[in-house]
Amino acid sequence: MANIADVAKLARVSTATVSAVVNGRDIVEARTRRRVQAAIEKLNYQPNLYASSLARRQQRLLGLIVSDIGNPFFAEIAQEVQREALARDYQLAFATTDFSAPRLLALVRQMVGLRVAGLAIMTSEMEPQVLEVLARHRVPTIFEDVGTAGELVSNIRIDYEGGIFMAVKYLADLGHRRILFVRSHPAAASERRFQSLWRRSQAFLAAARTLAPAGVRAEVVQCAGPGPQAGLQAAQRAIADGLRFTAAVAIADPVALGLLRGLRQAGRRVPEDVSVIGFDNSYLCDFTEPPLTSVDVPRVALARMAVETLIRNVEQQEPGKVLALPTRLFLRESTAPPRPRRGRE
Amino acid sequence: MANIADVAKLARVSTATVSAVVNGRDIVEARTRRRVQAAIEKLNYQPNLYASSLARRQQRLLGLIVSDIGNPFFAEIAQEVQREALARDYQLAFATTDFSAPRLLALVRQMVGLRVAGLAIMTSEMEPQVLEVLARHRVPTIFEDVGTAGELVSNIRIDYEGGIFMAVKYLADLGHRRILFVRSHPAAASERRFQSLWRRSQAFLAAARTLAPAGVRAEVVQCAGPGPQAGLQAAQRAIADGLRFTAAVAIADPVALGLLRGLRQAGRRVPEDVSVIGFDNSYLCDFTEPPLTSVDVPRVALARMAVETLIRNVEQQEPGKVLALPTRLFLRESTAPPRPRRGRE
DNA sequence: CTGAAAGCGCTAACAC
DNA sequence: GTGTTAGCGCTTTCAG
Repeated sequence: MANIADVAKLARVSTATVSAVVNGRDIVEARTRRRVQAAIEKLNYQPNLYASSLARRQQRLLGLIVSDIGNPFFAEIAQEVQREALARDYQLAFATTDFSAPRLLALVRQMVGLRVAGLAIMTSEMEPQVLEVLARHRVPTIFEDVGTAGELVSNIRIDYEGGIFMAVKYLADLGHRRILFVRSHPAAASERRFQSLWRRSQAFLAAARTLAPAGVRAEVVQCAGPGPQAGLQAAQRAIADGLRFTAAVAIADPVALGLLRGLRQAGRRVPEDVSVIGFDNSYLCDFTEPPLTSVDVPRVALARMAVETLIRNVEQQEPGKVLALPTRLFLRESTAPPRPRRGRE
Repeated sequence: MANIADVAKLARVSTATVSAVVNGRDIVEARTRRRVQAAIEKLNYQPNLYASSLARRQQRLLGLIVSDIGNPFFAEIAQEVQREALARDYQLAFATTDFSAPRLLALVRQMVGLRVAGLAIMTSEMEPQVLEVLARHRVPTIFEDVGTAGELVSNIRIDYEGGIFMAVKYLADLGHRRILFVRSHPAAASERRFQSLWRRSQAFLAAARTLAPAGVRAEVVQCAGPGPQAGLQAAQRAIADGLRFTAAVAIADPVALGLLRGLRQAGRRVPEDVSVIGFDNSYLCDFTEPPLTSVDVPRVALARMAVETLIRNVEQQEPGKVLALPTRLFLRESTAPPRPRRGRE
């Protein structure tokens, strides 16, 4: 494969000139440039990115690690981060952990090896060593939730607590007293490492506790996995176990999807018999039956904030920050007051 | 940032030894190895991937380009390709075109610059220059649909025609005569470049023609975009325009989602008033209301096939192939015989 | 405006 | 086993 020297020879110039042409530095005479371009064309020259990355010291490269792009929430974020990065003329190296903490660590190492200028980590799982590696290599990083801000580490803290509280409060105000929380990932729900899921669970329990004086009672089911399948199973289990509830909050929208189906299978209508609230307000919510009330996490803002903060961190050496991102309850048609009790079995 | 020479100096060995240790070649005495590892630890040495990639000639790196990971279909494929590649000890460079043909070309160039060993391109859009670039640089490539097999180019041809025909035939057999096809991307539907969408459209028209003697009549609506929003608008338009149909086939599942909502908004029940068939059989299909009959494209098989073929292409210098991937109709509850005519306005 | 040449950090012969 | 060293292909002073 042709290299810069070949091009230089053919164009009868030096490699420096070729380099200048390739990188669009306009310090080359038009005629020379044309000769070089002709040579490039003829030889199908395509610069070796490794060589050029090696030679330039600094990278306009950001990294993004997410848990799972199967989840539309992460997919949308990834998309938005990519757009934002490209708009600011940064490349994006993208990777997926599949919820594996060891893989997260490996990926972080890899990103360090790629000498990313900054790294955004938006995963459910976490691994203490990650912080160590990042600190050692002084890589500006922004976490969603799972980090703690430091000199080079920013953390976007999403107000799950607020969102969940609003959801539970809203249900309570509608008159619901027995509220089911559907959480996935048994490991996640109990292990601290899966912070975002853990916090949602805790927030639910806290909200229920706060509203206990008003008569609110919490029920919880959990089952494996983050997807609709898991939600469905959870619903089936809840019903089989005879849990009583007139409303349910799902830990994530895909889980809510499964929940909706499970309820329908069991002959419970939504929202007449059971109100349902999801979490994430993903694009699906408008297209479920009925449309799903959901706690909105502002994804676009999140992506923008992440990229902006990271770049400011990198370019202006700004120290890490804690950023707060509000959530809000997005009402649709899956929530309603409970039916009056009479006539209920 | 510490480099290999620093480590070597500290460990009092040569860089070659450090390199051997880092890469796990077991030609190093245990004691030496430990010294080296200690030095690595102390200096937080993390090999520069560009330097090592530059020095090693051959890359265990595959590229994957898709249109849009917002679409769960692509997301699942990306996931599966990644898994498969990692399982075979290849890295994966992943990128997204956002349906932009120029961006596809740029990404292909970038992948060439990364010296990927092979490239999988699974996009709706295409750009003639891409083939030229790939051929010039002799990059083994596998396309989904949009390619034509050649020495280094494989093409996985998904049997859209068969799937669509089965869908239409099935509806006809149920007794439907007026069938609506919802296609998105007006550009896509008419421009050849968006092959996969184009072929689906053509296949529908062909199927309708074939079944015309049986009385089948085709209607078509189209609107902008690949998502549920687009499907919803299309449904609204179809109804506003007074198109008559007792069944509808959507060009992709997300579009079907929107279609379902549009029909419901208009007071048409599914499947009683209108049968609906989606395309892709994505995981959503089990969780729509009602569950969506859909043409299944075997994603896992597709991903495996892509990676396998590519690797065989790369490692065994096997020539490009045309691979066929069957589709099948996955029946769920969104399809039923049309209601008897009487009582219809 | 252009060229010569010194790296960037790592790998892989090849020698010891 | 371990060290020496010549590249890998590009960028970037610094002269001219």
